[in-house]
Amino acid sequence: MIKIATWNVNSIKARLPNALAWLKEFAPDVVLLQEIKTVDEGFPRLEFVDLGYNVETHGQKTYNGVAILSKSPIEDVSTGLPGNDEDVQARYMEGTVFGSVRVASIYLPNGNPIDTEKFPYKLGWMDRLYAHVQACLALEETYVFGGDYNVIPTDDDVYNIAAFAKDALVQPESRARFQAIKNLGLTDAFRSFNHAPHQYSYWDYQRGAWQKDNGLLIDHLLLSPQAADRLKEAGIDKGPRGKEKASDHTPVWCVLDES
DNA sequence: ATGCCAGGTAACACCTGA
Repeated sequence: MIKIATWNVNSIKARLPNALAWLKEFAPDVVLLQEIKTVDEGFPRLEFVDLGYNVETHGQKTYNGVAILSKSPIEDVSTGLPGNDEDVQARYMEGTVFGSVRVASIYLPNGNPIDTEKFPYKLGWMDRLYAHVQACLALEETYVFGGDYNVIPTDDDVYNIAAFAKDALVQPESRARFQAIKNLGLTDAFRSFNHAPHQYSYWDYQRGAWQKDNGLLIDHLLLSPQAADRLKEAGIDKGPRGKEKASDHTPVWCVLDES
């Protein structure tokens, strides 16, 4: 069994004690990290190596940054989403774990405010992701596209849809692109097991959002058919969000059985 | 309409996030 998790840590340096404690407790085999907020040289890799993880990073200064941790070697790593050589934001990387499972760590642009250049950047990024996923699926391999998609798929995936009417995370253009990517043939791991409304992976630091359960479901694990065939279990581990010095996101995970 | 928190950077304020 391979336990795979995705977690937007909101700075790996600020989250180091929490991240190490969670890895010891939850013992995932593979972790897709987002918003590491450091250059590659600044990533505290030795602490993760000590826990038995191999580490690959795609960082940048101050903002964004993604990483992959795996108890297996991480092979054939590629960084950046194809289709725009001008894009300097570190939001995408892929690697092969456990010999044949291709995993992607995705930090999709937020896109707010929608009347700025940030929103078309998000939509363009999603168009590039669509094209890339389409190309990957043609290979008919075991793929897990996990990360912070910055899309609230349905009105039931947010505590108060009215408050988000003008938010990039719910705009029809964002949702349509997310749905189009899934419609290429991907399976949402969490929603394969849990259809209840108001299940969240993110709670704002402000206004007591965590205490009031005012959350959003924006972190998703999307599986190729070959991965979905092996899907045994999935869930959201809310534990880390309740800790001191928590990230505003909590891990979403799934378990694949052996091929 | 704005700031509420939190993190990073750099400087003792500002940017970004969702």
